[in-house]
Amino acid sequence: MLDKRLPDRTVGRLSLYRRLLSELRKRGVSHVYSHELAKAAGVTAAQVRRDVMATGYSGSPTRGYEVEELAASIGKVLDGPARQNVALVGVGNLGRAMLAYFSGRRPNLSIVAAFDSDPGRVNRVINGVRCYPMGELSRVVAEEGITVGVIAVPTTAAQEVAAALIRAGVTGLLNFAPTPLHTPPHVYVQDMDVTTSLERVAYFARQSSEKNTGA
Amino acid sequence: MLDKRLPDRTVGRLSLYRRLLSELRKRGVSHVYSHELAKAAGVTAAQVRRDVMATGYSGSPTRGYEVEELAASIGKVLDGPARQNVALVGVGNLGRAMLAYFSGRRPNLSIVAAFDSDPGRVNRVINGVRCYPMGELSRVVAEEGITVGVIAVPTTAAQEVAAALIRAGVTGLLNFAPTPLHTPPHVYVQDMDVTTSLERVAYFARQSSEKNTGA
DNA sequence: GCCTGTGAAGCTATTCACAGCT
DNA sequence: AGCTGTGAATAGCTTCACAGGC
Repeated sequence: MLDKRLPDRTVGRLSLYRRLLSELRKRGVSHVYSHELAKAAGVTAAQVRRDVMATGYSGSPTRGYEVEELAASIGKVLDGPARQNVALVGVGNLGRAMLAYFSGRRPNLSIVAAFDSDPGRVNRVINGVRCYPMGELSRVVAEEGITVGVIAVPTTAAQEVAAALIRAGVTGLLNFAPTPLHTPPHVYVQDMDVTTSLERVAYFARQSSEKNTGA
Repeated sequence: MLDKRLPDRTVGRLSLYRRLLSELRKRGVSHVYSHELAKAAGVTAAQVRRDVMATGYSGSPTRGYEVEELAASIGKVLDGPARQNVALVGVGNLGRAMLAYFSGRRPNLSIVAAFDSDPGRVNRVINGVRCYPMGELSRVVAEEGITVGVIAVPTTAAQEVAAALIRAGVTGLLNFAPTPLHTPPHVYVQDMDVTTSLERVAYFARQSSEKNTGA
């Protein structure tokens, strides 16, 4: 059993490595060294080796990692046995961007249903995904075996939507609303708070300018 | 001088506290205890006290923090003396979501120009923001004194756009493209990688389900 | 020589726990 | 009694540095 829970930073980097490996494979590259992958990912070589270690895969000191095999090893850790279905709530600009972005991506993880409270946006298909009214949420989530929810609704509705998704059986949430969600401990929440991120970037951008000006 | 660089997690949380405080103020609340703010923000009370300490503000043991004053103290740290201008590159669904979201927000930080390579999307105003063709980027960034860039373009264009923004004088980037950017050390980059985030949520959602199933 | 895998060290971030105050 | 501010302890993450292998 190597699937004791990995740290979440590690999981994030593994996801990135896999995409980089897939890129390499397309370009016909068959082997890669930790320092090469590190450079592409913007991390240190030691970090890459630690992360690879966590997947249970071992490379060769002479040839480095086999691109194909490492990608498979990461997949075994990240993907698990069954395919996972995702529900998107909120089909505004952000929600549509998500649909466009994930349509026809990894077969192991796909958005299979969208929901919105606006009657003008429901009962149609966007990027191959059926858009339902909110009232159908618990039924569809249960029927489709959805385990992950993406919250792309206005702040005021976020908590309520989260609660509904959790009640319907979802155990992971990606939250774009700039408000912390109150959720039971068995639910994993990842916040994608654009406001906070932008303020953070502004803060450090300013630090950089000041340093340059001051020196 | 209390403006030695704060850790970036701290900056992120301060941004969140400020929004929560603004909410409290609207509701007429004048004082708040660390444990109350902590609950609202989803962190521990000790964490809140540490973060507040970093701003230089002190509360009272009897009444807690004064909402108004704490918000002001956070502002003094986060906002700096002058207003900061932001450029958005890429006016697809995601870019438009950003424009809608940030139009008329904090006066200290606002998107003042957008850029796109598609001629059909330029030379008009969306949510009060003028949309220019890519060729105008370096001129407008310089003229408007823009220090922060938001990258909302397809993966293939991201690196090139980042380079152009940096050449024009930007020192902070918010990157929505799912690829790491190669940037000089004086530039701060914050990645908002939706692919990675969603895979991470899926991983931990699965862990939760398994734990429940297994127990 | 240059790689990987990894124990140990180093760093950073968070939490504990309590003195001091009202 | 219940709060804040904070030194000290802890936990978590990253990097160092080197043994082992080709």
